[in-house]
Amino acid sequence: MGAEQPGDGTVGKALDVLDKVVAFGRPVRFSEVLENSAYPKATLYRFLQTLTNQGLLSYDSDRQLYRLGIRLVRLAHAAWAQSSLAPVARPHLDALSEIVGETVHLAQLDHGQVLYVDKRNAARPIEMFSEAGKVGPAYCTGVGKAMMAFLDEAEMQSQISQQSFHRFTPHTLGDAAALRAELDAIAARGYAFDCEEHEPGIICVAMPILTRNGRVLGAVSVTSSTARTNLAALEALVPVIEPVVRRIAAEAEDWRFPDQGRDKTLTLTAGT
Amino acid sequence: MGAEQPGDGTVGKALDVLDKVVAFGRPVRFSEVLENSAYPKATLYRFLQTLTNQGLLSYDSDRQLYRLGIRLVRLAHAAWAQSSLAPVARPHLDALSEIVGETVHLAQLDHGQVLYVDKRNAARPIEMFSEAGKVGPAYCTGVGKAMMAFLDEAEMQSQISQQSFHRFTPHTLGDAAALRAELDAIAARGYAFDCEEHEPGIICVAMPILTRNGRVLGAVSVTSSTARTNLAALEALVPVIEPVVRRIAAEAEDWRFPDQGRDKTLTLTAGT
DNA sequence: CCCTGTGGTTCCATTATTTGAAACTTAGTT
DNA sequence: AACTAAGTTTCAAATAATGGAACCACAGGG
Repeated sequence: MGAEQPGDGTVGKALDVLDKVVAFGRPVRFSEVLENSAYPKATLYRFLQTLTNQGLLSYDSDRQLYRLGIRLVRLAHAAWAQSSLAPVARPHLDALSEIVGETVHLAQLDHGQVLYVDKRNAARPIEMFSEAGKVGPAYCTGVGKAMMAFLDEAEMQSQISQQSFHRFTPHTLGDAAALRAELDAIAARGYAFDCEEHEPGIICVAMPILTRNGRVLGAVSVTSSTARTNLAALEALVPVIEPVVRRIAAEAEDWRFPDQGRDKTLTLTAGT
Repeated sequence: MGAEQPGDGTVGKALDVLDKVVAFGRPVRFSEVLENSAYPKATLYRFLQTLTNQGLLSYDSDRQLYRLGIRLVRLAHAAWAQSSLAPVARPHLDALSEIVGETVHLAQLDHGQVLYVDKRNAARPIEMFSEAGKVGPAYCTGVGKAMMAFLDEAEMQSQISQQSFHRFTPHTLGDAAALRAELDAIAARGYAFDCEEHEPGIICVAMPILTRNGRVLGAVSVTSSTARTNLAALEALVPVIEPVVRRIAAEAEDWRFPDQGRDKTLTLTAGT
């Protein structure tokens, strides 16, 4: 049942095991992982130990539960900070959110899924990890389709083949052919809609963030609900969104990492 | 110069390499990593490839730069969500921040450093990974000292030995002996101060989050500036903070993961 | 109190993977 | 074209991963 792609070497296998733990979405017992794993007991055991030693997992010996380790949180901070997209986009998202007064998302494509890397919620302040780092399907979200539409043939094919085509709502695109047609339309138009394809009542416009030679960096969307507005009104925002994505694209592409500070100790400002 | 502890097996080595990249704090060239690494060219090259394949790194072939991969962000979201501390503490931090009207931090101890896992800033809404996941020194922050003071002898010793004792300000504790004395005082008192030890003008009170049998789970701090208030006023907040940490501790300790949902596909709500 | 089963941990000879010096291929300079 | 620096591939030797089986610890149950 589980897609088993050994990937590369021992490291790949260990990370497969890590993913297994992630997939549970909750702390797990050794035996639970064992049932879901192709590896024999001893092997799995060693992997789990290694991951624990490395801080990618943590082990609660009282309850005999493995869970994900905080080292990951630390690594993610570093990843976020040195990604060229998210930090660069931040002020632009602030501005956009201010202007449109709706929820704004910044997303990237990752393994066939949409990964949200930042968010602005007009009304309420954003929530932290509970929001950033979240993943969602690509074939039925505005950001997902906006990004896929501008991939080159090979990559697009690869992404399409990774979609599950689960029908969340009556509007969800049901198969690869429908998706492909939609992507063609989006490529021609320059932006994508989500017309209640993922959640009923939720609609959005999304635009891709593209480098000068057309590589997809991410996407920005403005989301609302059918209760508050409609697609036509969202489409009217395109002239506002367009310069924003253009500017993010330009800055992200030209971006060089500011500081040359190469000290090993991660000394960082703020907080106490 | 670089502390080289091989750790376990191939996986450990690969993660060492990952850490090397993290340590740079910016995108890096192959040769830069090579200079800082004990591994020969070919070996390092393969590690870097493996990590890239696995999405822990991403490679920008135009500029020949390795940077941290977004898979880490995804993993961190999962880690954050299934940690027993952060999600449990969230509403309590909201409430505390509301009451005291100052910046509130939630931190854990990780490899001799303080790792901030959540934050409330009275004025501005929080920022995502840009804030959470941040690390700072333990010996000169309120949360760091509050946590260290309640470790058992062996662990405390180990933590102390990992401190760098860089003098950020004239008030920074300069050596292990001074720190140890301070920790004794904190243990007796039950809470810690940061009296401009990390940044001039920044002060805080911090309390540890302890299980019923005294294990350190984390710490909460209320931070302000000498311009706005003073230590005595912060100390007056202890009766407010104390029940908050007590409740977080109790909930975190008794916490069982809510849902038994064990589907492999990470389908998550929200966003488009 | 001993037996038995389940879940977790350790051993160790076999096997497959990692290793790294050296050769090679680019891409950039003079 | 010749030279150099940076990145990539090769392949026999060295090393680390593998997993069946034995072992341990504890919880019921007879």
